[in-house]
Amino acid sequence: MATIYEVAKAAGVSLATVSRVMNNNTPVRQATRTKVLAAMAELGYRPNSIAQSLASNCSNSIGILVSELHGPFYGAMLTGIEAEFRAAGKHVIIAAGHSERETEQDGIEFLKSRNCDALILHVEAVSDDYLIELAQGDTPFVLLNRHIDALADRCISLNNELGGYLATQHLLEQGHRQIAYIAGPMWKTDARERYAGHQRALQEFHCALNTGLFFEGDFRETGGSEGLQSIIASKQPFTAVVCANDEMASGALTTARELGYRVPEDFSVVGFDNVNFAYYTYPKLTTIDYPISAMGHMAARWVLSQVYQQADTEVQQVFEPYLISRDSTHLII
Amino acid sequence: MATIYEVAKAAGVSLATVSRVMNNNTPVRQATRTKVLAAMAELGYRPNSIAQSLASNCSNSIGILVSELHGPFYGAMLTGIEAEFRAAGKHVIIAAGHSERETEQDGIEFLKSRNCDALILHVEAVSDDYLIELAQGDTPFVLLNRHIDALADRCISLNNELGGYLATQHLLEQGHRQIAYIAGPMWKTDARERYAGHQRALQEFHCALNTGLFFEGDFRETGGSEGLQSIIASKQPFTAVVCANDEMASGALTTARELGYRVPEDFSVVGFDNVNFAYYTYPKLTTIDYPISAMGHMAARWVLSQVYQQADTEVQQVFEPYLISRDSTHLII
DNA sequence: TTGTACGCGTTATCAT
DNA sequence: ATGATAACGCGTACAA
Repeated sequence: MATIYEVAKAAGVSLATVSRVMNNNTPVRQATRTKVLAAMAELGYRPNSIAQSLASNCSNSIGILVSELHGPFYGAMLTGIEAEFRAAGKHVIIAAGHSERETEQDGIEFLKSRNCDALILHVEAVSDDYLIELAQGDTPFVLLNRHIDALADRCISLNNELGGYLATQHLLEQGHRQIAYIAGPMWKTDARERYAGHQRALQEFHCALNTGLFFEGDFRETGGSEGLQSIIASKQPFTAVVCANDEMASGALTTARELGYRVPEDFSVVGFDNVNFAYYTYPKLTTIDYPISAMGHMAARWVLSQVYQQADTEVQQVFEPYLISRDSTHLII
Repeated sequence: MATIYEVAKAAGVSLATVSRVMNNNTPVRQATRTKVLAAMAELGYRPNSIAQSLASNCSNSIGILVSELHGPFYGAMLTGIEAEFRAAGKHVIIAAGHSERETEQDGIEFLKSRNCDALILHVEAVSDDYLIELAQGDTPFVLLNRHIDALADRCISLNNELGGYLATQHLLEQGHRQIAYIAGPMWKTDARERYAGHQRALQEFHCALNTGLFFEGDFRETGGSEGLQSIIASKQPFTAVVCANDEMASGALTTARELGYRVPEDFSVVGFDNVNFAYYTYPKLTTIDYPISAMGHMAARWVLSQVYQQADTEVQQVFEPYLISRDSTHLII
């Protein structure tokens, strides 16, 4: 690969001049610029961005850490982020944290060691204190889907409690009073918040919480299947099931059918996230919209404005979810 | 951030020695090693991997280019790749090509300029010639889901033609003779190959191809919906629909239901890929298994063995798909 | 407007 | 076993 030095020699100028036409920050005579450009083209020169990073201490790349690379949720998030940065000429380095503390920390260290100019983190297992300490360092970062008071200005999050509230409120307004709940892993903040919203709605309607109708799932289809089976096995009557995300709702729908139940005639089901496939389940899933793609865009804009002084856009930090009513929920007679 | 130089000073040794204990490739006296390690710990030293890359011309990072970051297909692929590399201590830089020639080429250039030791490419829009030329360069790469004769040894692909054949053969064996086909974008190789397999099965069963029952979709849910509507509008009788992937099959199932058709009683539907949600559609989707995660693993192993001389595993280059029969297809009476 | 020279944080090749 | 010292490819004062 040709270096800047060879280009300089071919163009009959110095290294510095070549560097200048590349970054065009310093005036260069038109004639010289043309010569250099020609030499670059001829040699098929491509700047070595590693060397650029080392010299300039700016890599034009942003590190992203998510829990998983697959799944409808993270996929939409990554796409939102990548689209925004590509348009700005920045690039993206991605690592997976797998919801494990050590893996998440490793990932962050790796991203920092790659000279990322900023980090976008969707971390679940790492402690608040760790992140507060991380904020002392000199790599700026935003937190996605997590709220920490001490770091409020770098958090972009959804009001999960409200979402949980809306889901259950919808059922209560439809006349349901015996409502089962399939939660996410309760060590995860968003799982707890969504459940808290569920409880608030129940209280507001003076409806007692039946802990026999509670199941802690894993945010995956299998969790929804197991949850529904467990709830049915408990013999407690229920007319609706709230699932803490759409994957579990999908699993619950499938298992309900296998067991001979009809949704929503026998019981209603509501999900959370409004991922792509929620429109294609049978019946179409009533769910809570999580504007994850928009939030990815927003995180990227935060970086663009705070770190690169680009982007004039206002950064919205807390997003409000809303209910999408489809066919899996039903008025109770 | 502490540098190797400060560590050296703190430990009372030279740079070179510090470097040696880090890479432990040259013998270092135990006492010295301990001193250096202590100094590193005390200063919270983290090597700057950008500088390491520049000096060693090896970044321990692999560039991945996929068409999209979302969707069940790419997600599974990325996860397979990332898992393999993480276990080997390598890291991954990901870019999206969006199935557009220019974006794909940009992505490749970016990845090369980041000093990636190797590339894993899932490219659809760039030409064979471009890739053959790229192979002259000094960044090794594997091609995923693409076969080019001149680059056969760096291709890891699925026998798409066979998959297309199996899908249609299954229907023919069930007695279907009027079979509609919703294809992917026909400029994509895998879409064409799958369709070719469909045609071969038809021929083998002496069943005429009815081009009125053909629709070119977009590999997304909407394509399946539009395809089914178009086929129904054509007024041609049919008893089965082959969809070139599961997303389109899912769209077709939903639209069928909306229009009052029952699957598989009124007509059968078969998909392709066996993505995660194919088990959770209603009815459960008969489909062709695409071992995409395994192929991601394999691509990673190719890199590990060819580029890093690690991994003793045999590299399997062509994968064979097989049929997974579920509830969306039906014997014809 | 252009060139010189130094620095970025490592690795690697020599000596010692 | 360890220590100087030259790369690696580029950015950038500073000087001209």
